[in-house]
Amino acid sequence: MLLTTSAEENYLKAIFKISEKEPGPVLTNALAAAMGTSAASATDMLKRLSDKQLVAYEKYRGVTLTPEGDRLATSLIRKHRLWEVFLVDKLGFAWDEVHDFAEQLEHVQGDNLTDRLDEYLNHPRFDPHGDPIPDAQGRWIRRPQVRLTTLTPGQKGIVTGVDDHTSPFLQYLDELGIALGVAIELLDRTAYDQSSKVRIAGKEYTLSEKASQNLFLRLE
Amino acid sequence: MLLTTSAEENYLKAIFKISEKEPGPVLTNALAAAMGTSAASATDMLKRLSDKQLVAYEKYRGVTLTPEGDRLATSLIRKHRLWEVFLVDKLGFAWDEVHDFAEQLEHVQGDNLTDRLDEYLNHPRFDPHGDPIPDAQGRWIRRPQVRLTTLTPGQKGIVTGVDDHTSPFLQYLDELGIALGVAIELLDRTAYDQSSKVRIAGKEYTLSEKASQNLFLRLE
DNA sequence: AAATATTTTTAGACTTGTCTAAAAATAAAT
DNA sequence: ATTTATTTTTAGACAAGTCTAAAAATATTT
Ligand SMILES: [Mn+2]
Ligand SMILES: [Mn+2]
Ligand SMILES: [Mn+2]
Ligand SMILES: [Mn+2]
Repeated sequence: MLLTTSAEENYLKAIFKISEKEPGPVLTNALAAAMGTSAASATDMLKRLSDKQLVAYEKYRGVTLTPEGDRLATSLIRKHRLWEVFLVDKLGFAWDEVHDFAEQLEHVQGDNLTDRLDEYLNHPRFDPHGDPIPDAQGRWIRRPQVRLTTLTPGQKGIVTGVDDHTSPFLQYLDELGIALGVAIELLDRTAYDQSSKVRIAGKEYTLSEKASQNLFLRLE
Repeated sequence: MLLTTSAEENYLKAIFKISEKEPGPVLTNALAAAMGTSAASATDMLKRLSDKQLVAYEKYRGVTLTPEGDRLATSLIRKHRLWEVFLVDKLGFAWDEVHDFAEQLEHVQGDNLTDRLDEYLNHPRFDPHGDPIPDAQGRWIRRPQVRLTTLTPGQKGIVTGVDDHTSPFLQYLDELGIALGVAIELLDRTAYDQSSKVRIAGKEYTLSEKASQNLFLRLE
């Protein structure tokens, strides 16, 4: 059992998340951008993570997670999302308030804490933003979901997640009455700016292309 | 609102706890011993804390908390003990398992987390070890309690706390059926080694002076 | 293929928090 | 009042994690 610092863990998570979106090795600049650090700092950290066998790193060629690095990153995401469920379901925080707490709580170390928390929360399978929570063995649930921008007028869907987790977007959704599980019907797409005319609970709204892009739906 | 590192917070807590036991300024060596660091490291940290106005530090003369330092230390103890209640009451950990988790959780920063946790736990006034939890305004509850070593044969008391929070002691108490709220009667004190003959739930046991010293009781 | 642009790494520096060893200040003992 | 012992501080070093600026490697254009 090797021990990792919070900084190392955050880099591992970032590598995992970039790998999810784009295939192939993660490049130094992409990692630095995701971490909000300089490319030089990312290079330093990649050497450290490579020494610890958590990543396979080749100079100038990018980095991938080793099985152990993947396991650790998955565990961090599990912890992050379980704590978010706790903060929303038990402490009554709104879905836009919990991310910064979870960023800290995911680094709490010690035997059994995660599994006890999971048990206490009744093994939730999705977090407050609709993201899947890997189980104790690191297994993921993948749901078929599409962006609102891919619907054709007349199609309906149920909100299953968001791609933008920032407060301004989540609060904007709150104002529109959009939450996980809410039904949305695409009425029309404006040719000029690709904005979406939608019906939510009987009322009509217009969502920008940017907002539509960040909404995931399960088709009805 | 100044921001503090975990290391700074741990030193503040240590200064607070030493001040509780012994009056007057806290000396460098005592602080270093409590923190498990060298005296040189303690001196370095005292300079940092002094720069941040969290302590009043005079070279060679020792250190005391400023009002702001006292407020911060109290808040840390509040957070530590509330998390311990959560871990025992909600997650089902034993009282000897929660300290290391709480040492990490007490450093989680952010608005309202502590008060929401306090609310969720129904404003507990004591932690799983019988220690008082300061309220949101930093007010303490002080209970009259005495060590088992101060009782005279024939006296009875209810266990209200422990002075040793380590696993070996707490697990030893578990084996004897000693927990918070349990009634203990002192039957006799052995002159030779000051051990205590006691009755707990009808059964008789012998407790060493060391163990007796670490048990707090409210007299019946 | 050579020149140019981009990406990545290296070099050197800074902060936090720690250490050991030596120096200085204070306290205790003769 | 000196000497001796103890406590505390300073000096110098190190690791983690960050930065900026310069050098090197790779990719793209011409
Ligand atoms: Mn989050
Ligand atoms: Mn989330
Ligand atoms: Mn504790
Ligand atoms: Mn406690």
